Amino acid sequence: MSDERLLDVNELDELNELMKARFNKLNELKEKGINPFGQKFARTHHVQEILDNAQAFIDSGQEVVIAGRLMAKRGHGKAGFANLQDLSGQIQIYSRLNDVGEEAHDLFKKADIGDILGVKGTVFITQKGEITIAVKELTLLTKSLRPLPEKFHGLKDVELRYRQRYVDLIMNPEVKKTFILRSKIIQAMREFLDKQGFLEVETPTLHAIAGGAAARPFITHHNALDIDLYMRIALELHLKRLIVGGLEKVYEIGRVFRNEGISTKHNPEFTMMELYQAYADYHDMMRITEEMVAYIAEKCLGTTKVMYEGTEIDLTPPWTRITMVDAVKKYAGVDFNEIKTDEEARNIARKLNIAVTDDATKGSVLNEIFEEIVEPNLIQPTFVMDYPIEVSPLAKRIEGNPDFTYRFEAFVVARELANAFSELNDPIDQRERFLKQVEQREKGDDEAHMMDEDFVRALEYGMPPTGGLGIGVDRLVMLLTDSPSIRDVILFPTLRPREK
RNA sequence: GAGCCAUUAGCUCAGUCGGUAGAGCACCAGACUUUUAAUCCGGGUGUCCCGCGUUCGAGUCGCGGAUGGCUCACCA
Repeated sequence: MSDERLLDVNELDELNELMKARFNKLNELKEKGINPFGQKFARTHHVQEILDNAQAFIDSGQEVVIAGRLMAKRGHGKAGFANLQDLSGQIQIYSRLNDVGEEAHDLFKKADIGDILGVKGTVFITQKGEITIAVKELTLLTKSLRPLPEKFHGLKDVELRYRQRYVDLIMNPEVKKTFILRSKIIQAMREFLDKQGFLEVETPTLHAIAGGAAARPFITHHNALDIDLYMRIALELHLKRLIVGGLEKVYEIGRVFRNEGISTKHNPEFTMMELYQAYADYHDMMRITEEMVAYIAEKCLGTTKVMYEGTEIDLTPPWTRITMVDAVKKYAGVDFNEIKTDEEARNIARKLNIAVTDDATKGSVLNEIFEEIVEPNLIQPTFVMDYPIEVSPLAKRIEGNPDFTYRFEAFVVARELANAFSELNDPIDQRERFLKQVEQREKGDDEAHMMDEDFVRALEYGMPPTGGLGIGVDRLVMLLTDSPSIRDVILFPTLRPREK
């Protein structure tokens, strides 16, 4: 497929001088019969293996073959040093005319920063003490036509870092580290769940009814069926159908989509882990949450004490457990056990300078006060239990206290990390709650749930008592990689497209 | 959606009071056979984000717009 034509550099008016120079070199290479976009290359080692075992390589005089991107070059006429970077790290190479011959040394001298090279050679240590590969053979594997950012400062421009993540990954080792860690975190999560006997499943991303969360969905269209479909906003309702079907312990790690604002904590598409366990309740979900997070931290970081933005967070189980009513009593000084009417609740909220609507109920006011006053205090991992029914349309009511549900959210550094409950399995109650949501929807709340008749039907066949849990994977990764923005843990965060 | 801030060479950044654009890296030419932000010597490569306005004159001042960042709102 290689194109042997030479490019006329004069036709490349729109290119800057740096790129013109590289196109010229590309032409020179083609004229010499060197393919600037080479073939498969058999490596014997990664850079880090050589760095870790340098003395053994030196003693044995063993030849090594590595490949990577040229990141820096220091020429000395008839010799020269360069740094080559592969996935594992960077190593210095040394090309000496007498050792490699004129042709290879010429290739070395003409090589640009950014070119991808294959190197065969032996390991030695320079006078300055740096582990180095003495080049015996040099192969150009890929000519780079665009100049890389400056070697010392790297790529700083945040917008360019997100738009051209490939450059970010080349230039900023900590970015590479973060995304490798992200992969390990998800791997550890799977490992934990698989060990516990959970079955990993895949459910549809295209939904006829977007349910399982309060969020505005994206709408798309299927041409052959000529119907609009929603991109899923949660995994919940399909996974619970599988519990009805008898799969007992299921989980899914998958992308969900919410058509809402973008911030340091929100990306329109993000990754959720949801699991459901038959015959379990929300206490079991708390144990799974704290044990899973601790397992992942231990596995990926070697500790359950992590630093986040300068604060040490201790993820060691058990985590603090407190009911929402007790938390509000503790931090806001208001005892909702003593409050009898909605009006009384609204007046207290207003006294605390929290805006509530005239039809706000006691439960929704409690939730407002919690979010405003309590949440910012929840730095160390905390389970907040027993949410009001108004804000929990899919959770089971507490026996003997029907205004509240067996639901908790886990908070770490004042952010919601997990949301879980003993699942509502009463189809009659579920239908009523959907109807209440539909009412809200008709009043203009386009984040309220839609009626999902098929889900109610599934419950009518009978769903065992079930515990369910959802964890925002991106937020977990932020916590464990000390990343201040969700964009730092998403390879290609959503940005407005640019003209150029 | 609102407020604040940013946008100058490929990259990282200076740019004074409004006087016609600069550094380092990178790049081009030369020297250099153990350097490492290599060094020495010569060379500045530009739609100052875009548009309109003020002005004799705008990178700089004003207005409008674009993109991004942060904060807030929204997001149970």
